[in-house]
Amino acid sequence: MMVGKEDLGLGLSLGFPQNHHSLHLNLSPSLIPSSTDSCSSLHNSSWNDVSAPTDANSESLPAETRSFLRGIDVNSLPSTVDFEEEAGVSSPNSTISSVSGKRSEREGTRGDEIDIERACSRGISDEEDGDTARKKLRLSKDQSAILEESFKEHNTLNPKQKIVLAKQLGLRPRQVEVWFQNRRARTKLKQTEVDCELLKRCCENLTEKNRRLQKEVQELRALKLSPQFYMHMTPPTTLTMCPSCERVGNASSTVDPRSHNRNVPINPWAPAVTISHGPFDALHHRS
DNA sequence: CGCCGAAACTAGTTTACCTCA
DNA sequence: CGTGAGGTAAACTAGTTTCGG
Repeated sequence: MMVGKEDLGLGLSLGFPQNHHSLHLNLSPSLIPSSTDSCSSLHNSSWNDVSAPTDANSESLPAETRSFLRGIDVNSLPSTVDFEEEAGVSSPNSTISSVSGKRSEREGTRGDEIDIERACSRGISDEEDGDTARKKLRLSKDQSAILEESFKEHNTLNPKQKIVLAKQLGLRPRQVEVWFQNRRARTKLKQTEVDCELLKRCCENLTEKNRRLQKEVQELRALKLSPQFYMHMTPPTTLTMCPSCERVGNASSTVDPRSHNRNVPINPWAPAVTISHGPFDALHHRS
């Protein structure tokens, strides 16, 4: 069953600037106990493990042959083997790292477990029993919904949660794990798009602000070249004159009263114009 | 403190399936 | 109705990080 983007709940905390960091609130891998759980270690390593020897063969085989062989692997063992195998049987020492060079040591003793893993690769729901071609499992709407709910609670799973969820959904823990990996990737991609859009807006606002300031500078320069008009003109745009000290400042800012008694030369063009900094100023300024 | 192995993770890719012109 | 293009999601691979012994 096809699950549309809208069904993925990608907008769960992807709103806009206010929510900008909310996505990360649930990102607490450090809170998740590191696992010595044999289940996760088994399923985690098994596929990488299997792929190593078969890849060597498959490189020299045509795609159809590879597909055929995979189909045989998937379907040649009883589908009744479920993830209980991975859930409780293996020992911590049976885990295999993805780090290269460590596999061969365990290949001999792990062969059977690998076959079991491969037998499980199609998942527990065997709608297409008898189909020799390896087919990709499409999760049902219910399965996706449950996974989404779980993802909302925590976007990472500890091994226990993974197994429970897999059992609940009738999937292998590995499938749940992959789903969460892909889901995190989608979330990150979505967040990146949001960030990109936000930066684009900031850039546009800053460009506009820059344009206005340039225009203001031009006005001020024109005034400077026409001193005979100087006293009769109101200061351009946002600049205002302090009546007591005749300093020019931003309309929104107040002139420091401590400077009122100083003998300050009238120089409205110099430093009193303050420019706000930061990209977000541009968003809120000049409404 | 550095090293090693295991586990979990990310980024990128492949593959199967679906929709639509 | 068949087909190819394009999109999406499931699954995979390689490399990195983290953590405990």
